[in-house]
Amino acid sequence: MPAVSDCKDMLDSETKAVETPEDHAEELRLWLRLLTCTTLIEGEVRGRLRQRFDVTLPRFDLMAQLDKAPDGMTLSDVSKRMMVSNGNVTGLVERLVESGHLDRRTSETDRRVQVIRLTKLGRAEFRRMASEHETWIADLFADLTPKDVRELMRLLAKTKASAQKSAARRKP
Amino acid sequence: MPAVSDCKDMLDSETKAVETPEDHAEELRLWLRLLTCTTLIEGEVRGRLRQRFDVTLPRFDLMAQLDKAPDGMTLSDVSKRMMVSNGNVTGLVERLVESGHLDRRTSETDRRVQVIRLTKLGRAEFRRMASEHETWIADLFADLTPKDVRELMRLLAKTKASAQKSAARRKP
DNA sequence: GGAAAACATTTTAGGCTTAAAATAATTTGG
DNA sequence: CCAAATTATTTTAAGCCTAAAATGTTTTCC
Repeated sequence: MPAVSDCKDMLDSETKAVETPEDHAEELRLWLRLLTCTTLIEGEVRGRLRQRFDVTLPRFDLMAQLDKAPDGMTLSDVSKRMMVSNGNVTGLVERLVESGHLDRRTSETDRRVQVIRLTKLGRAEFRRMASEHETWIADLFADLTPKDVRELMRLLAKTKASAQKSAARRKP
Repeated sequence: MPAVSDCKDMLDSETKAVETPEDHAEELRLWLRLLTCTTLIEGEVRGRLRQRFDVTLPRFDLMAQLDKAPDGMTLSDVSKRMMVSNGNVTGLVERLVESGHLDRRTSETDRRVQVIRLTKLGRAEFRRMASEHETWIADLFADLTPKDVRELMRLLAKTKASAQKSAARRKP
């Protein structure tokens, strides 16, 4: 049963709008559940990548970005796509170049820019891992019906848009 | 329109069940979208906590767990709840004890066990941060209707159960 | 043209995170 | 009882990650 004041705003004795301390417990629970799901799946994927291929999740993610860009990407692009800091990408790339998975060169038209690509080895290894990775994801989501998946996609798109709007409000 | 083979298994010319390389692109896209949402919101919350209260997200999360347990928790409990490694909790606790937010003592009935609690200061600071934190979350999810929230809660519960089942299959 | 602003990247300092090994305490099964 | 197994925690080594400052390059705009 609803509590006494179930409305968004109240009118006080002088008929002036008053901010009610609103209850956002549901949104909070939703956020925690979202975080739990992601942490759970991420941990599982991380563990399988390590055990099966001895590779870390961030390296896999970086290679996944590059696999979609045959002509390479700049570090900034990668950083935006992966939603991590520039400095973070610098370090990841360094290690993947060292291990022979990535190729890095300075752009000829703008000497500030570094362009990175998968090497032949990098692409081959990534493809091998990615196909197994896909089956893990399928297994992790196995109990969802196609309708569940569609519905989640829709609601998460809405969530993403809402969060982006909120983030933009903070730093315009 | 569906491709030629839209079924889960095929019967080959000798009427034997054959594994078709299935297409799990939808689940993959769902996973990436889930990850994007979480990363986006997490980054926003992390930034606000830092700017507004000069506190890190993991410290806030740890305090949140303890706020719900007035009698304290063991490190193992905390580690399970937060879904992070034991060693990670050891370090976090160390820093929060140092700063005066946490109280740590060895259990009297089992000398292996460490019990931690919020100090008066820790609880006061957490409550102050938590109430503002709740408004950030509400704002981040502001465009979702109550129905969207309910539906997401339901689908994420299903997702969590599915992932847990899959994780259990791997390491029984 | 050249100073100032903008941009891409790297460096730095500090904190977070994990997996695995080590340590210490308790429980279990002969 | 006590050796072996289990449990809770800490330590270790390596990598990830961020924000902020520093560096080098290009663009803007007077």
